[in-house]
Amino acid sequence: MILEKKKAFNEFAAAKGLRSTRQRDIILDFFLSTHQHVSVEELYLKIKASHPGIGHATVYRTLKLFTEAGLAREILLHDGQTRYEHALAGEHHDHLVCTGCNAIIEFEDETIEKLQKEIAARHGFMIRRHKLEIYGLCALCRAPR
Amino acid sequence: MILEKKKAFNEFAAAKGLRSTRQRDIILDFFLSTHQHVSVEELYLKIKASHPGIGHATVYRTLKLFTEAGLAREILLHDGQTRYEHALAGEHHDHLVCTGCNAIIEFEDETIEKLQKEIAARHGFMIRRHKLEIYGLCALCRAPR
DNA sequence: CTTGCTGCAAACAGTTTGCAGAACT
DNA sequence: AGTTCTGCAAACTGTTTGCAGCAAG
Repeated sequence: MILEKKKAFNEFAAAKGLRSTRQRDIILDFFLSTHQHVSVEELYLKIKASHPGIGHATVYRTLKLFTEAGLAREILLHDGQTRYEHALAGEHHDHLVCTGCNAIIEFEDETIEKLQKEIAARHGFMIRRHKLEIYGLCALCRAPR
Repeated sequence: MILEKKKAFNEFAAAKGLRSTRQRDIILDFFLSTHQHVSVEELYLKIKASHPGIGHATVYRTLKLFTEAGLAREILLHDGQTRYEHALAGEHHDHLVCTGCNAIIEFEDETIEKLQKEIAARHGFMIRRHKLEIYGLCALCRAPR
């Protein structure tokens, strides 16, 4: 699955005439080995620890590329930072975001997806992507110990 | 309905011991008379036209207050600006966002809301708020004339 | 050797904050 | 009078951009 993504990126790069560089490999490795929903800063710091030379801008630029290539997806929560999550063609999930501890729980619901399609159809709208975020308190944060 | 909101804000202000000021009245009037999904900048400029003295910061601060008071709601789209929409207790709707012309179509779907509650319950999660945004092309943008 | 990519620093955009004076109560 | 609120400008944060040098093809 990590290999799939690397392959996907190589194909994208080839198609776009992009070069293969040390930095892009490193960033891709770190991104893939990372938990979901990394912010750019988090990823940058992680990489910097073992590859001090790396620049802020490169991480930003590269994550944009990954997004274009379809293996990452931008998510905007309410914390002022852009985060990226892993994306795999076709797959999709939504988020329960705990405002207490910032935990992010993923879920999928086929029926909701279907309803969205119906709504879009009703408005003559062509869906490209969508996002559903539910904010609240997770089980742990609800029950103060 | 505009009166309701004004009343709601007055109650909130009273409860919090906030003062009633000219600026807050003005900003509330403009906010209420505005189309949905104003960005702070848009609102600021609109107000500035007839009330040149008004400050950027005041608009920001006041919109935060409205949000706390429950009559506005922050929405984050993918354009780097925080927008505010009107909120009325209990009422909720979601958005179809056209990436072609930036139109925003609102919709409501009870079944989706119900499914969300079920999902949350399944995870022991207490919903506070949620947001569903569907990005794509609206009918007009799909059909290049 | 040509061109794209990187790192740095500076630029930017949106938002927040500190503070002195103005305005409520 | 006491305190909150405002306007301004400066500070901040996250992100983007310009550019000289580096590196991939």
